[in-house]
Amino acid sequence: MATDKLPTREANFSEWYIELVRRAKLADYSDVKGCMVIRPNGYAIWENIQKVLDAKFKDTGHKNAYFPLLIPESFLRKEAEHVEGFSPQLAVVTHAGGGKLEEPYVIRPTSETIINSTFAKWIQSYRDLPLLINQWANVMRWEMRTRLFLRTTEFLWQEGHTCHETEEEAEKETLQMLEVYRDFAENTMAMPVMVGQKTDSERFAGAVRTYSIEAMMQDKKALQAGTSHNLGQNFAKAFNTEFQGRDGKQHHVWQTSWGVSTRLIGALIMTHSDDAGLIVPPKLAATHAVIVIIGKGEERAQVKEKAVAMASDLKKAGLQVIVDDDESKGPGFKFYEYELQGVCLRIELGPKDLQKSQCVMVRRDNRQKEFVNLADTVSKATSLLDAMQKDLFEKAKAFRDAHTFEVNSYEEMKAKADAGFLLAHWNGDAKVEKRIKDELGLTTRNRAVTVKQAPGKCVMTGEPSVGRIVFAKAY
RNA sequence: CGGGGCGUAGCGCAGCCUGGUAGCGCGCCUGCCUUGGGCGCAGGAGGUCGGAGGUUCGAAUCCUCUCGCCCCGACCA
Repeated sequence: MATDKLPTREANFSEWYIELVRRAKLADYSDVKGCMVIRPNGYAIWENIQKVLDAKFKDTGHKNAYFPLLIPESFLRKEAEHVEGFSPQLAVVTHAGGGKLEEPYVIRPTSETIINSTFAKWIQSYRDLPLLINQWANVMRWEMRTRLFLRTTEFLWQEGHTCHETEEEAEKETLQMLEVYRDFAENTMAMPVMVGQKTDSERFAGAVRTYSIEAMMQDKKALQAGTSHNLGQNFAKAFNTEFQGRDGKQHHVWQTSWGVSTRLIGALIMTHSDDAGLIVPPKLAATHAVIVIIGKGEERAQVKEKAVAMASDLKKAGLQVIVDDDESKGPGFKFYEYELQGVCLRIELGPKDLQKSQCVMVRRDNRQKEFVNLADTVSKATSLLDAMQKDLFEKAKAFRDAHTFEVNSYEEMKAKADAGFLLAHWNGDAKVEKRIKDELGLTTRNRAVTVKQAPGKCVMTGEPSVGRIVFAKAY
């Protein structure tokens, strides 16, 4: 059989990505333009993302709810900047029930408006605050160019929406959820991120301030992995979301919203995977270990018995395990297949192993092979997975740091345009920002809190700058 | 919306120029064989050739129209 290898990252990163997504059975194109089918392998990762994040949301006092998919078109118009930002991306329902609707509905691109129309009814007094709501939902944004997981017309996400009594509380909430995302990205996804505030031109339509976490993919491009917005009173004013305050007077609530999407799966892939296929950090993996049975006839039956017992032990330790007893495929084929699909740990078990009371364990990320005494399988498996989780983060962080540079002139910036994250001084002028984008393809990512802020001179104009901001080519 | 490409078996493609029984590889099914890095042998199933018109004795092939998708650019999580 022909060895059917993936394109390499080096040769063609985007081909590599698309092929990997399809061959690892994460997602498929659908019959609907721009929309994808998330397959069980991909959806399992999303379910794990949901599980971890949902627990964090609950821990921080949020409750889940669900709002309608359809939003009256007039709602969008109530917040001027919001409608302007989203109108090119809206899908609109004009007919239903066999006739034309009096007022069209838009399919939600996000839910600030429909949620505010409800919040306005729920909130009367400061005693109703804070109101901390999250929803897991699908949204639709019409896109001109789509890419599996990274940008599709319909996607899955969570959107948090909160209301507060004071501006300070809203800001605190915005930053708290940003920190939840940072922690999740780094400790669960093993993906280091730059955390900071977006510039005005990159701000969410309708927000006062937008913060993001930005990750570096293996092609050195930036990917916005999560956003948290301080909405101020913009939507509250548009929808009269008011409460009677401690002073007895009516006030508009102070709001936030924050979200991450199935895009995170794309981020995960482009952060960790290699030319052999998918690599998933153990904390999010659908399958932690596969036990591949080797041997034939009588010997095989004995091996299988042992493999089933081993799987049972591993499952008791909380691992997702599959036992592969398919005799129609050779072991070699299976090794390639499970590497492609991102199973964290391969355990080979054959007659020779049984004689020596051992098995072979191979970590997916570094493909190191070791012989493990059968008595130690559970402890060894868990320690290898722990090490893998940690190593993936360290490796990604080392890569990111090795491709992050301070640049001090426009020439230098131009020379390093494809080199990764560029930390540069900028005078804060949107026109300069746009010029850099047009000329070099570099956009501001955020003003990262980990980048020491000291005054300097704008790389383009030489004018004063309050501190360096992250520039990069971005997805 | 501009530029390019492609629609033929589940997937990848050839056949089209020069009209005449619809093919190849992979996958799939059955049986045998094999099993420590993509095994082998034999047999088998599977296609309104994207769609609609037209030319012709005859169209996957020529002509007209149409639909869809992918890639590259302008917008975006």
